Amino acid sequence: MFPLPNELIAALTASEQSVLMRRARLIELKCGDILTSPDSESPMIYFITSGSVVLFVPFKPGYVSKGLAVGLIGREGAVGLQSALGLGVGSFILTVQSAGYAYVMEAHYLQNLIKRYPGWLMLFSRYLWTTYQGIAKLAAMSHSQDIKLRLMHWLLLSAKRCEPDQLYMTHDHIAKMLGVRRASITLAAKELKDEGLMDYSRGRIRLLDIAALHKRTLT
Amino acid sequence: MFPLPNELIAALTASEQSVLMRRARLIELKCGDILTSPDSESPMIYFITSGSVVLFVPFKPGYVSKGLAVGLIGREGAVGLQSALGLGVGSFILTVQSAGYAYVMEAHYLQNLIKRYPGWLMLFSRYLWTTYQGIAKLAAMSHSQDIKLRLMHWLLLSAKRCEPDQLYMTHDHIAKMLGVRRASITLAAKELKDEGLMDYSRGRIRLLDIAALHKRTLT
DNA sequence: GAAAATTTGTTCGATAAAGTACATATAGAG
DNA sequence: CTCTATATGTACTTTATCGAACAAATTTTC
Repeated sequence: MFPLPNELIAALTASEQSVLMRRARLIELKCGDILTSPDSESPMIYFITSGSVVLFVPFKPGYVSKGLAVGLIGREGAVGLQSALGLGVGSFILTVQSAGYAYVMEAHYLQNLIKRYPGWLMLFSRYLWTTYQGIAKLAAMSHSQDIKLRLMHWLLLSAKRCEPDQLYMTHDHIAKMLGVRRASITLAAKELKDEGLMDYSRGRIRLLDIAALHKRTLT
Repeated sequence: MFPLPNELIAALTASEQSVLMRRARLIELKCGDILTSPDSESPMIYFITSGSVVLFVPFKPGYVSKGLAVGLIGREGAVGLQSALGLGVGSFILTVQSAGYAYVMEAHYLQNLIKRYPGWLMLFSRYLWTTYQGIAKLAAMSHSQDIKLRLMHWLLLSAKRCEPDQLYMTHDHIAKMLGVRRASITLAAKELKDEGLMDYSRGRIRLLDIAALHKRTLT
């Protein structure tokens, strides 16, 4: 019906999709964009179709430059769904990690539709729970003292949401996501490069052996 | 209608409550009990009325002794709700931190009721989102290098769910929750004791200045 | 009341990461 | 083709935590 690579939307019936899309706009997500507006009058919901968006928790409220990434959303999901439940964005900052596209609509619109289609709430709640699990896992991971391990994990998370092996992010960006020094990332990345698991240069990363990376992060 | 200190249940109408409670059993939660049964045939849902339950993520799947606590549920909530959405428990281990009571019922029963009362799903989804936020915050906190700060935070979290200033847990237990050495907790706790913020002895903890603790964890 | 179990106090060297700083390399703009 | 901005390489000191061990204190058990 529509060109709809978003997986949540794809789970709806064709007629439901057309209702949902009636008020949706396709927008471009540029790397570094901040989707959050904590006190927005008209909160928005983004169904990601490509690229990825980071759930970032600042260590001090509102303080953007230091914090921890607790989740990464791609075409399998959406951000801002809680505002369709009548809730605020909370303490998250949502930033675009990889450029892409998203269907965006006003939370109010979806909030009303949910009343009409009870099944949607079930769909969204299930999705909420899976990301919930993801956050918990990432939290446990983040507590590991081994930055190299965490780097691998983040690369794999990111890769899953883009071309399978090409990533565009700098050491500095990764460092902010993991809440560590840029120098630590450079160090860990260099080791992975020497081991032949990845290659990189000025913000362009290639994963050379995804299977091996998976294996080592499972430990 | 019932003696129902659980806040989720309290949010339902009296008639809804009586339907829900028809299949609920009041059980005792003993400190250390493990509520999880990952592959259970008949998953259960626990509405906590007193005491507290920890959401614990083991560093290695199934490996109970080392991990990280990512959430703490008390009478404001429930655990196992996701199984009313038809989902598994995932990688969490649910253990009782403070003894108390809970209403427990089979997930199937609630799952069927949700179809009949669509409003419940909204209630539960909202609750899910708030704990979601809590987990994210705890994750960010857990990444801090300052164990003393994390100790204060955990004590406050725990205190909110019990008598306001009396807690029953050993340094060893706290250490497991925060994923650090027991010795580190003893050290941090002693400092807090010296500063007059708390007192403790063999598993009995008293918070002497909750306001000051709050102030210092906000930093 | 003596023995066992549990909880807390304390120490030591090893290690990983923090913070900070500066040098080098590469891409893009003019 | 040079200049400038950005990205990566590397070094050094300081600090907090880890892992492991053992001592001391208090409660429980018999």
